[in-house]
Amino acid sequence: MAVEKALAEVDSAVPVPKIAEVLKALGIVRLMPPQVEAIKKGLLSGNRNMVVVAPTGSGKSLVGYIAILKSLLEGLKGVYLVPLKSIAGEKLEELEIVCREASCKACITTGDYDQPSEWLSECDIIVATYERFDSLLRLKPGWVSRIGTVVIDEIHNVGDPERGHIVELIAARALSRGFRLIGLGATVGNPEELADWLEAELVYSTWRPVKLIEGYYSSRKKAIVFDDKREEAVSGALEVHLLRRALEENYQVLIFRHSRQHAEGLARQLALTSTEHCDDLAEELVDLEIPRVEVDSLRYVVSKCIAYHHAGLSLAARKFVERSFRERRLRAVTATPTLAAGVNLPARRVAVSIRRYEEGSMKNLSVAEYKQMAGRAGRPGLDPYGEVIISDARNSEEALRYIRSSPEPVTSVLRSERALRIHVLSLIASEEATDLNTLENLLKLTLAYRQLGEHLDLGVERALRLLESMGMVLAGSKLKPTKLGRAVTSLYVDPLTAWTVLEHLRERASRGLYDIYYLTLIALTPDFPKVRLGNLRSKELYSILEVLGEEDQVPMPRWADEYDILRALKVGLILRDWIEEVKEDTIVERYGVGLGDLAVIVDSAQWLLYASGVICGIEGLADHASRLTTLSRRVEVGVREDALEVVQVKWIGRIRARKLITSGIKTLRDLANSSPERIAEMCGMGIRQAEEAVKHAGELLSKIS
DNA sequence: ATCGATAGTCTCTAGACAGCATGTC
DNA sequence: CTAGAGACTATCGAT
Repeated sequence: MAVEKALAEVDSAVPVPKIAEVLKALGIVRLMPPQVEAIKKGLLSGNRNMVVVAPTGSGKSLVGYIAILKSLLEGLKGVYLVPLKSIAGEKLEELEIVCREASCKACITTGDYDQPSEWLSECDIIVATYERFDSLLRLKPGWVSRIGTVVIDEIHNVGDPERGHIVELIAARALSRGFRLIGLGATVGNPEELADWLEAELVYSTWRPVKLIEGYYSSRKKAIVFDDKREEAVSGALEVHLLRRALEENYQVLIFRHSRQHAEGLARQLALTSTEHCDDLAEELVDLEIPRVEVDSLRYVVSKCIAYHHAGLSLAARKFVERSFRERRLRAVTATPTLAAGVNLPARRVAVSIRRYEEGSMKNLSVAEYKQMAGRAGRPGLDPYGEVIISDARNSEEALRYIRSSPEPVTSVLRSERALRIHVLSLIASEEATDLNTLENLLKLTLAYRQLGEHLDLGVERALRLLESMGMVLAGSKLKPTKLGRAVTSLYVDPLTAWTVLEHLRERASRGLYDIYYLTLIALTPDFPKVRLGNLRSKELYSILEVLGEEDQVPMPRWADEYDILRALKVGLILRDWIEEVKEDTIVERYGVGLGDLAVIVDSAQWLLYASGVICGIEGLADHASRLTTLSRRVEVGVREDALEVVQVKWIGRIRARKLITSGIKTLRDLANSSPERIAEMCGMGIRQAEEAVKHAGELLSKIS
């Protein structure tokens, strides 16, 4: 089954001259084996769906691009779906290059770009995250009917416990609407089942552009044992050895750890032994807009050409590490799995730890997770081969199990209560399912139905009853959404989120409630990301909770366990500090969260406060609605209420807004009537910016009146 | 009484999508 | 069921 053929010339392999021309203009002379096989199996000659399962770097994306080009020739749009916003950015760049040759227009849409959905009507190719496209399908913009091909990249994500169900429903809708589906994925245990589900031709390949040599560290032998029988003696700690070899032989290493603390600790340890110097790189760190707290701790390791990378870091710091590594200035990076899932960042050597703490004890990684990280080894076209080293295998059998066996089969996660209530509501609200029959027919196209059969019906029925009791669906002979149901769907929140908010606010007057009540409430919602209690001692939090809970200043639903409430309270306190204009550094220190975490908390809170405001508005809770909307705006920028006006102005953020207000500039009018020189001095910014700010304040002012 | 080194004990653990209306510091 | 680093604490001894 494996493809092991020579690379094929574009001209002979691509039967559509126009597409062959585009590929050649892109500088592609030869096609890789999975691409050749995809074409042989009808990528360009038919319209059958296709699933391509192959290792990273084997050219899967191009198979997707080719399918999209074919749709464009037929006058239809192409959609390219990815799991992460960062990957979406990467794909857009590639597709823009394709479009330069094929004269088409490529667009990106994710949560933080955003244009009205009709704007996408002019685009030939749309790159989006799964969730974004799911959201668009619910809104049913007119251009949906002009979609020809939907490419689902990283389709093995259907098995992801958190987000897999989104992929599943997108696929089911594509099947029902007759879009051509192209699924691209890493090796999984059940490729045939995936292909069957998607009524697709299967292209299965083990071909890689760079040879991958897998191995493990044996502490008994004090050596790395490679799959090709080679052994490499290790003196001292494995990681130190890896760094030394990398420096000697002039390549880069990537070391995966499963906690941020371990990644950072290891980086510091390596920095102590590193003989390289990157002082100029460490200096650049200061110039970039990387927060001071991070610069303080990154500076030393970076000066030794080492860095760490995890999601607790600010976006700026992460980008810095990624860029420096790609430019080969850093010699070693220690990272948590973010780096394996995110943007393409390969290294000659990769070390992987196969154990992590999960739900109370140490667990072994799945083979799929290991392979994901292993896939980062070897830079196509640059390295002769890549090497992966399992760093903490107990014995050779355990290591070989990871090296030899193929990844686990993917299984549907749609049966979960949460997934079912979300999708049952969204199908009804978008009027894709108007009665039980059409609903069931749609769900029959899911992987869940394939794997569970009739068992799924039970869950669906339960979801329907729940939605009915929450007042989101009218379930008679026809299934109809209520106004609330429609709003919940278009706001893209879990029905339970809306219900939780309403349940707490319906009976309470907004007058007696403190901000902390709302802020904690949205953190209790299933849509809010889980925050760790971290170094904030539970005891400490608990005593705060006792005081606040007593006075009904904090929601304490009976269904939530104490741990959840404490977590929500922590979020509430962080957010309150944030909107009381406490400095970021202080918050980071006080609550033991990273800047990246703070950004996630702020972003999620802002979204959910907004959504809650809209929902309260619909349910006639006007007072709550206006409080929530105000809070959403305050959380977005992190200011007290009196600063909301001036903070709208360009170049004025939370810090400068406060400076202005304490100096008596309290409104847009005050600002518009001030001299730029004075503003510049007050805020400590350049005269240029101050001029623009004053001008902008004037513009905003005239817009209001 | 105070400080400090040392050894034993306790604590803690990855990631990241979504709405809306406009232009970051 | 499986780990390991760093913070924290108890203990003891030197000044």
